[in-house]
Amino acid sequence: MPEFKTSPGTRDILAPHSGRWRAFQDVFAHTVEAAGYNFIIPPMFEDLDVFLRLGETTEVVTKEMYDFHDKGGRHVALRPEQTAGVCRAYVEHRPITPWKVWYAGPNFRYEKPQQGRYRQFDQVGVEALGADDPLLDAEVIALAAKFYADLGLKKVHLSVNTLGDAGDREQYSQILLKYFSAHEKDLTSESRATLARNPLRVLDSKREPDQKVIAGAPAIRESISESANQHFDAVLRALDALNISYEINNRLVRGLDYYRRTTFEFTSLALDAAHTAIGGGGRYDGLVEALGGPATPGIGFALGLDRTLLACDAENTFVAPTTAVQIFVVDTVDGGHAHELCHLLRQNGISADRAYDLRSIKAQMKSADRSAASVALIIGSDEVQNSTIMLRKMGSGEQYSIAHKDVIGEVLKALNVK
RNA sequence: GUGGGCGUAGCUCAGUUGGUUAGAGCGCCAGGUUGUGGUCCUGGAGGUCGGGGGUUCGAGACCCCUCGUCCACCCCA
Repeated sequence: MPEFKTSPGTRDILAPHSGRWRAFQDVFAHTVEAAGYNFIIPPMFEDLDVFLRLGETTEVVTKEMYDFHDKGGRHVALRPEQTAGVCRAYVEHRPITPWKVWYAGPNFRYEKPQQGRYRQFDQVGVEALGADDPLLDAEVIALAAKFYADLGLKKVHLSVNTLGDAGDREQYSQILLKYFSAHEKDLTSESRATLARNPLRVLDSKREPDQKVIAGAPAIRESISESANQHFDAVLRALDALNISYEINNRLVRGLDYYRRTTFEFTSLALDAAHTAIGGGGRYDGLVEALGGPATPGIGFALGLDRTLLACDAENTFVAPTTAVQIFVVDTVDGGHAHELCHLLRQNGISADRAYDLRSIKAQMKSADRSAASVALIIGSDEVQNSTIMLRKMGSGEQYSIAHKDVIGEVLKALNVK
């Protein structure tokens, strides 16, 4: 056993999986940049207070924060998600609106790890600030849906709901408190504890005994403002116009306190464990204000890399890209010829790799095979003497001698034929 | 954070009621083939059996603790 291992909930992403991650982010960048979103790289840690604005009953903040005091005595925290940092950046820089950005990178939450749940986990996402338009809500949702489709995913389920305006949310919370309190004896003890903290979240319980009580709970749409209802209806119509299928789930609450009005969540029907939630988001009108900025509406989503890739595995799509160099150079003389030839090839835009430590030709050929190069260039004593190179096509095994000075042209010719 | 399953070579796993020097397949290295990979054959390297303590003449197997991982709850991506 090695003396050191990765810390719990963290891991090394090695090839070929690492290539898949990069491809994932490339596809995402392509999808959202085609819709006018610009790349933003917020810092990985911020003042703790920035994240506290996510809400005092948000467990991500109250229980799972990686916070510490730095050498200057500042109380900082690793970001548990990126929306707060983006909103802080908005307040700090005051870009013109609508401000549409996308991000990709790791977040940190101190949780007990499981498959699809890590302490350092990657998300990609977008945020759009400064527009109240319900068509923007629909655009954001449509972008996420398109991205899943771009990955080749088919079994993705979209749930949407509205939480009403800030006041509505509080009012509904009181209604739920009254309802659940009346049925307290039928709730699990866990739900009773949740009820005391945040009545909305009782709706999220997956425990069987709670389901009957939850099913009878009053729906939020009955207690939200007329304008919030109109906004939601407009979002739904806009989704219909794009032929995006969804389910209205009036139990969908989501754990981050800042959500207002539109909320949505994507789950994979191909996954069956606890990690079926592969993405989600919503409006957070009020968050910018909480961070000291002017009243500014905002909406966005975040998608989990790991879970989405698990869904890809389950649906057998978006496989890891294979990487291969074009040329593998075998040198049985002294290694110096391979050294210089690789350099020359690379300078001419041809990818090339080689073996080291002057191993046997058999071993070097084996490396050539593993490299997946389509052409091997072999240099032995005969070649050095005659200023030639043996060019071998790895697929067919066909090989022939070329003049050393013609190597670039011959290699290009061989690669084109392939 | 609560409860449960599982930790044996790089990987996937065997390992009989505790009993000599802990095995296999794949992978890796070398040789067969002193100029040729993908097939085949032969050989080799690689393990303080997650870690610590205990029971025993004897522990990979049993007990306790601990760490890690997986599952459920919780939470969420």
